[in-house]
Amino acid sequence: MDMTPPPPKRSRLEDVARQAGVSAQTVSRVLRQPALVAEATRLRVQSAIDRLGYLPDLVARNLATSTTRMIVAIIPSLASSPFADTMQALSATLATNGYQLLIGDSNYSPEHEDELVRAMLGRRPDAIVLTGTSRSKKTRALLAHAGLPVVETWNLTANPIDLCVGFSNHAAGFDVARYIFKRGYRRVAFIGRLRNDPRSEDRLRGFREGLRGHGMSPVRVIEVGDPATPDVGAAGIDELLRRYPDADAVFFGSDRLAIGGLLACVRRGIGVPDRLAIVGFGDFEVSSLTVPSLTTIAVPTREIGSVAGELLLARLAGREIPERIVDLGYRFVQRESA
Amino acid sequence: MDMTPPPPKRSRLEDVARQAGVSAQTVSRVLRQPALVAEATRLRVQSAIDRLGYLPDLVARNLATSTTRMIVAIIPSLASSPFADTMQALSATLATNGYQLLIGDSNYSPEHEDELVRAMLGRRPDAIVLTGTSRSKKTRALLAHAGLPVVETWNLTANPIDLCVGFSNHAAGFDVARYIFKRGYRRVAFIGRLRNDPRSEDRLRGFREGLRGHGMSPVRVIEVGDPATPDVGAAGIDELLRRYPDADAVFFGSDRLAIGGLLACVRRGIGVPDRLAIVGFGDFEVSSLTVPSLTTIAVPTREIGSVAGELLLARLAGREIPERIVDLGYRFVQRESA
DNA sequence: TTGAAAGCGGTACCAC
DNA sequence: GTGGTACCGCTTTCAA
Repeated sequence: MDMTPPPPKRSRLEDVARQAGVSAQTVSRVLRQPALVAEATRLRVQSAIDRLGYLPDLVARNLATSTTRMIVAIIPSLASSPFADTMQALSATLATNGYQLLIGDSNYSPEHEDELVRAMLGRRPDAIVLTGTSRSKKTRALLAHAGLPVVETWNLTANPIDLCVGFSNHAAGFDVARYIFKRGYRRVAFIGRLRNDPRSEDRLRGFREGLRGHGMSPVRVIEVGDPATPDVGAAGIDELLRRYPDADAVFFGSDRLAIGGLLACVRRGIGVPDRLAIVGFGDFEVSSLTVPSLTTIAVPTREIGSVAGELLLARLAGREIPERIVDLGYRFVQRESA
Repeated sequence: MDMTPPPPKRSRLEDVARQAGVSAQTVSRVLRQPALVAEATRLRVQSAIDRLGYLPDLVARNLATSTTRMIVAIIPSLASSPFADTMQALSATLATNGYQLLIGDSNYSPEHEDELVRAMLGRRPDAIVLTGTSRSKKTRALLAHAGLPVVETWNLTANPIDLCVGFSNHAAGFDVARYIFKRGYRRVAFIGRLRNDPRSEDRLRGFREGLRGHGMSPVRVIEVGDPATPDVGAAGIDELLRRYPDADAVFFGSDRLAIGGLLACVRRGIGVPDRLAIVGFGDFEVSSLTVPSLTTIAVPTREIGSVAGELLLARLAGREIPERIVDLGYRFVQRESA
């Protein structure tokens, strides 16, 4: 005996039509342009819809209209990351116009990003949002010819694929160097990710340039591995003190690391900023609350998402876009740690 | 003059077929069951695919196969939240089998969750993942009759809609009460969200029961508002000291709040745990690193995601599921703050 | 091993 | 204001 219950059999437009004694076309109209349907018919159809619990099949609609109201976003990491904040803002902005967000997590891998873009493009999103501006030529070409709006975020570039909203990581790193110099520190280190994190690399590049501009000695670099968690930052401090005991200031590639490093110093009785000054990047939630509080660069995480969303909404509504490249800037936040 | 370039016109199966001199059917086979196609034909088709940069239209495929390889997940918040960790693990697990994750952010609003579920269901996902177990009767019924696997997460319930993976927030709260009692604290407070956060409520309920079981005085409750950020936790401490200066221990509804509260105490010179003991919930990344470190409950954020993903993969592959309710437990982490 | 034809569940366009 | 009909791009079934 077959015990599986008969499949619930979703009702279709035609089922509703039959129930209401009208054509499928009219039901479709009730759903999309109710104003064009006579009051009486509309009510009859509506009640049939309710009775049957009819839920339009968006897959079919998408095929027919060749539009999906779905936006794809690809980010390096979803968990404990500022990108999640950007996604929330993006999602909220898009939701105001009925667009939904399909997120792909590339796990900081360029190859994986390439695959994701291909796979996602097959879903025919109405637009795509990417993180960063460095990607393979193939993917770039694919996107350029895909015929949909593309927003690159979190970085700036002179020639984006299409749209671009972010800030200059390079300039931020440069500013940190200048600040550190002004404060009198001279034996400077950098702790952060490099491989597979182009934005962190940019910061270091800017930082290096800044130091060089002030005639300072080359930066002492400690590269850390994949999940750049606070305890990795703490370990970074230990390595720094071992390899470069003379260092008097350190710039962390992200606050996530910096907070760990800062707390490790507190724990070990290393005076911050007297013995070692610390500058972070990102201005995380706790960065203003630690003792000492963390000097850092605040970046417009949420704003990147909302502005990217607005650009897309404009573009998708056929409105003109004033500027294809939006620099949202960053803010130097001086606190106690440096 | 019309300056808009002619639409790039994506190539379709038929275009590839024509290029390769075969039928559309054969091209489809090359893509889905290459083994059934003669070597020579296959190569010819493949090169046509490459030449044309053909990317299969998944919307059309989805309509034809009535399966989308898309899983919908609805969470209360995407940003700076443990749910993002769950999503990352879920996404990674599903990706191993070519499923993608469509995330909806309900912003902790039950009404918004209802809407989201309806909207998302229209996209015909192959399964749906929800956060928590409390929802409107209507939505529950809708999901129960939708004919797709449903996983409720982050909580346990005796009668899930379908599948359920999480832990008992209530039991965790209860354990915290017992611990606090054992450590000799007697004037106990709770600071956390209540409205629109059923899990936090559960914790408080369990906490209350635990305290009552030990004959302790009613808990001093300070409810905080929507984004439960660290600085809200810090403000909570101030309010606590003002309203209940006699309090000797406080249980925070989440580590995000607790870290803020803890650092506020450090900043103000309030001895932790001597003057005020602090217990958090969630074991965030920095919780082990603060000075003093935070005593808390570690919850299986990522595991919830991976287990939910595996349950779904099993179900979608038609495999039997041993247990519909999976209790992943939690772990009491004793540190320095209490 | 390959191809022709009929869907999948909607929408667009054009009559009535 | 309403209905008929040809698609949207792919898969499925059945023949050849």
